[in-house]
Amino acid sequence: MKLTHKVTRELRPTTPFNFDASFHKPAHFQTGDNIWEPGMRWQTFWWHDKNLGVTFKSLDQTVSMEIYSEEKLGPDFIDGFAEEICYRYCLDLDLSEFYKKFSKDKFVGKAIKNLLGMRPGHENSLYEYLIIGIVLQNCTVRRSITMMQTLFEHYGILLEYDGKKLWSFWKPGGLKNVSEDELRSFKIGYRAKFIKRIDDYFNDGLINESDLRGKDLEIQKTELLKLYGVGPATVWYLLFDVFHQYDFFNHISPWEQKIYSKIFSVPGDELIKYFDRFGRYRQLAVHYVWEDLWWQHKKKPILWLAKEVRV
DNA sequence: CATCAGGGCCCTG
DNA sequence: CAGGGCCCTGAT
Repeated sequence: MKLTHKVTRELRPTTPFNFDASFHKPAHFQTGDNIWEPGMRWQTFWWHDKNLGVTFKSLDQTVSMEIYSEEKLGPDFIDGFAEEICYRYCLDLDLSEFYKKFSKDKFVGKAIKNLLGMRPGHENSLYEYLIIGIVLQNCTVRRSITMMQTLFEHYGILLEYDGKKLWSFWKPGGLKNVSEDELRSFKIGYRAKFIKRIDDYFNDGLINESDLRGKDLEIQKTELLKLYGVGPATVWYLLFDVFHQYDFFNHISPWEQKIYSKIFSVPGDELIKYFDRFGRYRQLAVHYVWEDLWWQHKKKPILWLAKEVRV
């Protein structure tokens, strides 16, 4: 699909703002719906029934957003989309209190210094993030990438804009006519059942992302755990990345435990207690340290990390 | 070649 | 609440 219409909007994040660390998370595995280079991000979106190809360009402390579409977009649509972008990337987040409290912390302080102005957040919708969360389960990064790419190639839409070709997610419920067996034929294994059930769940309108955003942590958690295939590991990714909850930390998967344990010099089973010191910013504090580690790794490979992660 | 655990989760007993 | 099974893949 060629996207020929284009509109430009300026986004004004709260300051300080770190473009690269906010629009690119080296800890995430690469998917076919985006490209990043310093100061620039291409990202596809499916939003309100439209396929959009978007570019974000860093302009000092603001961001120039170009939205490419097949048909001309109305002003209300554009406003709504800009608002959504602001939510997903946490562009309005006020980090001053967090910085004030922890910029002198032994571990977090260094990360804050390196990534000053970085936002948490994630580009994908709840439905899309669930698909990613499912393909992450019980396998290594390389396999997750292959599975995600295969799904894009069969059910996604290839968008052509700004000289790039990028995959866009299918709409929630879009797998209605796809059988579990067909999904299985793409070597996603038992996850086929999870994806199928989750897609049905959205298709039946049993969950509403924007309603859920307004609820408190416990309700969100309960609702998310109702989804077939979402357990304790996946739910906290969702709560943090999609629902922007920072004040909780009750589960760390084994592989992450090893890594955190090394960074913070704390035994794996004492980490959750250790993170209490970060109070209501505990997820954010760890996110800073985590991302800092991955940025370091990107600049200069960290051997023990590479070994732990096995790409 | 066979065996096994892995960036979980569901289900059973 | 512990533990087996699940799809595949790569390590051993």
